[in-house]
Amino acid sequence: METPKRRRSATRARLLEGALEVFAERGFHGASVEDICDRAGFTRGAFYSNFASKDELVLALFQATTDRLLEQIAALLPDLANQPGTLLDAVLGLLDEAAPDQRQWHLISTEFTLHALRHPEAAAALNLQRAMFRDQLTRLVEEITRASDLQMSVPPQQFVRLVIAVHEGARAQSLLEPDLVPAGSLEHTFLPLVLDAVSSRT
Amino acid sequence: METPKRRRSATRARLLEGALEVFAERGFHGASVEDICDRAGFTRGAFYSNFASKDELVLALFQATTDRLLEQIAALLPDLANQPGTLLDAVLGLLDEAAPDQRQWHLISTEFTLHALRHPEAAAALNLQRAMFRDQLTRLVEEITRASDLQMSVPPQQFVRLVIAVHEGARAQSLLEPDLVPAGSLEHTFLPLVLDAVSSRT
DNA sequence: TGTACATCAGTGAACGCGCGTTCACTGATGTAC
DNA sequence: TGTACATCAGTGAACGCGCGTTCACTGATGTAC
Repeated sequence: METPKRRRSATRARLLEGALEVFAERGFHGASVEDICDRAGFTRGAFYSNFASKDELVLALFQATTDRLLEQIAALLPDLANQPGTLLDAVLGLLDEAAPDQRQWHLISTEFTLHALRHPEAAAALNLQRAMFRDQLTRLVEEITRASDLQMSVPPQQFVRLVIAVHEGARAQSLLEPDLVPAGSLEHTFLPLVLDAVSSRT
Repeated sequence: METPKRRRSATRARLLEGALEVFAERGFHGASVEDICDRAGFTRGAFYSNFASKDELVLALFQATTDRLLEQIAALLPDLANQPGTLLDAVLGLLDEAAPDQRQWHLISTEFTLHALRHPEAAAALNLQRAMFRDQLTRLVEEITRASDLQMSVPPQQFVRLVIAVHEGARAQSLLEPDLVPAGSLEHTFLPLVLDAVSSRT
């Protein structure tokens, strides 16, 4: 059943996939439309038959990547919430598993963050995505604390913000010096201490 | 005494200054050589009389900015180490005061970090700079812990890495949502807990 | 002190390449009879 | 089932602009006599 509409959306998907790879390799500005089309196996004409401009592609790519990330989180949530193990294992596991390729995701999301810091419309979209992401993490934290009769002395949202900050900051260090900072090492060394300090059994 | 050499280095300095501003506004790729020259009040010819290429400028800019940052730290160190106040006040104060314009510094250093993640030579230079930066912070931590008879259960370098990770991760959040995350709030909420957990009086 | 010459920092016009975007087209697929 | 026509996703050549880089030059400053 290769209806034209299906083919068309398949083309869009392949272009987005190619864009993701090429952007990760060379950055938004470093990647040419031709690079992306080559990667996807199309000509530039096909590109402009599917996207109005390179800018529109960037937005579409961000949306698509974000949607997939949120889907993946939603799929992981129930498992993690019910599995045995500590709160932090669940939260950190989610952060790792939601984005399988840490390097690629770091490059893309960091570059989009820089873009957002210069363009308010982009910032609005990014903040919305990050808020949904945080909400999911917060929900996970709340479920697990409730299930294990824990009480936290700071708002869960605040704690989630910290975990994200540490995770993103540590990820940059791990990617720059993989040998000196194994992925996850900073999180696993220090976050248990924080959790311990802010939580108490009821 | 306007000797030619002085004039020349003044021209270089003004071009670097202009580049810093324009890069912060539009990013490395988004900023044209002409933008930079306009900002500095020169023509493009002057630019190529002082720099071999745009790439060389980026490196020179990074070096100059790094040098200034390290100088500023060196100047602050003695004061902070001797002033009354907690260890964390000193460390966080250093991070804030070393780079007066947090937004500009964040944009520049983050973009250079992305660049480094794609180009090993740039990564080497960046890692060297970051190592010197961490060493200064570590020295500060060691001096203060010694002066106040504190003992830490983790290596000071590791603790410094955490502080930097939190600081950089939190800074991104503060710049994206200044109202929701006041600058320094995450650091000041959580880092004291960590310090408390890893240190003990002797 | 004044003149002739040398140096060279900075000018600004010109070059040319890469890249985003356009557009007339083709040929495969779907529809009408 | 076969034929004629319509649609339209994707092609690929062409356009033109922006930008990095070059280069012949100018005029201010420094040096020699």
